[in-house]
Amino acid sequence: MTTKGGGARSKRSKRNGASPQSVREPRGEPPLSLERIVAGAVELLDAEGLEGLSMRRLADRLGAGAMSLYWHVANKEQVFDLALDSVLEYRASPHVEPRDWRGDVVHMLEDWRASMLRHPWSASLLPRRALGPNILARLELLGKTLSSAGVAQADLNVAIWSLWNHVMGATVTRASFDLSKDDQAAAQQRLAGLSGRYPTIESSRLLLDDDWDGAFRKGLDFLLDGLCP
Amino acid sequence: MTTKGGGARSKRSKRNGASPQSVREPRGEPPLSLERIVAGAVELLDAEGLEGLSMRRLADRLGAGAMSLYWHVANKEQVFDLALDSVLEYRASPHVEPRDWRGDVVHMLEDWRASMLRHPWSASLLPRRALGPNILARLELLGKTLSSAGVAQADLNVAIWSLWNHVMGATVTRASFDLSKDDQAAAQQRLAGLSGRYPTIESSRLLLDDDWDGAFRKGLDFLLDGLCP
DNA sequence: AAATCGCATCGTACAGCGTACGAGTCAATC
DNA sequence: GATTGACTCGTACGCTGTACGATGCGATTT
Repeated sequence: MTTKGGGARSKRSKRNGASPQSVREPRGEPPLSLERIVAGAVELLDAEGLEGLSMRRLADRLGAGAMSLYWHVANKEQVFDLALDSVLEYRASPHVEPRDWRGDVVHMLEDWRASMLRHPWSASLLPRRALGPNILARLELLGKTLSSAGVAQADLNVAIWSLWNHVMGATVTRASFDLSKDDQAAAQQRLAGLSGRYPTIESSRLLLDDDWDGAFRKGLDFLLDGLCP
Repeated sequence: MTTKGGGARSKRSKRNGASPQSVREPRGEPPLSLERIVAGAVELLDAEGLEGLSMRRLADRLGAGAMSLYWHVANKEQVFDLALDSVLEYRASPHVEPRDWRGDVVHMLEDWRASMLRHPWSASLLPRRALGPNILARLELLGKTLSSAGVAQADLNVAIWSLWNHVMGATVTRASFDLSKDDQAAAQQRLAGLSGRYPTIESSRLLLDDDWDGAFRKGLDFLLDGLCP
């Protein structure tokens, strides 16, 4: 084992509901916990971005000392992994009778993409080999749906993999692309600076005002057409 | 302007061929240059990974002081951006007569993916808004080929975007997935630890022995079928 | 020959980082 | 009362990116 695996050496606190507050936190700060750490990390990432998250700042925000975090968490990498996975939770809409499988798949994948775009830092955390339970649950659901829709076992991996690629690529590309309106002027200027070296891109206005959502949906449809004929 | 833009405040050295060596480097180290910095960065990244690149270590490798780098480069971020783009250079095979456009597209995109997989750190650098000349050149080539293949102007952006997504997703996913044979045993163990909570994934052996290349190609074909009917 | 100027290099210093280590505090148990 | 285990945290170490200013150099101007 290479430092990955179960969180630090803790076993989750056992003190349920008993003491109204301990003496440790004189100003009513609740005790540290994995949940609070992850939630705080997400807040901090949302507010300050990737660079804004440091163990010291996270601990400050939680009213704790920096080293206290390390009881609940092995290292900073694990905080990132947990934050990413926590943002990818998925609650399937509870449908009694099975809707059309294709609608389910599209819904889940669009929700996936939306969840990541809601937290722009998440795209930067993707290229690490961290498969948290929520990511695995989404893949499981995807596989199950496709399988019950009649995709052959032999083609299942290709299907899952291609669809996942599409979602990942769409979020990563958009993160690297989208100028989110705050510096659209800068983009204009940048393109102008290229002045004719990339005529096709310029004339297609690829970098400027794209219908990202529509393109995502369209590519998804083509993939599904091909994968599940 | 927000610290992005043209490299630092240098204008590239003017001394062409004249002096055989200056007095500054008594042991024959060639002078610093953007090219040498970028090449050194790629070497260091290949050898030590993302975390292994620091300005001090890079300067050491080049036989220079750390702060000397900052004459040629604005900051560390720019080093990353330049390293990524430098790895994505593409030389189209010189074909006199136009081959089939689809073969050209597939070749270019497979080369793109291969280039990134050859430098595993590159996937982690994707989710930043850095569109270097080589990336733009690839997009330009892609757009031009599709356009000359008859893709309507209105559909061009969707096509470029979907194909790009596919490549990005494939490299990012693989980077986060592939256990590159060094710890395949760890993967077995990891999956065993999940013990039945993700039956579809387990039975499909999705995480273990996949035909990544074939899946990439298959998804690409589906996309091209749909995009360019 | 002397002064000036731009390019380029680099030593020092600072604030911040992740985290190893060990001492500390508390509640529950024996 | 003593012990144990869960949990917190102060200090310290080595490392980071880079701001600042001093220095050297070749070429140009005076």
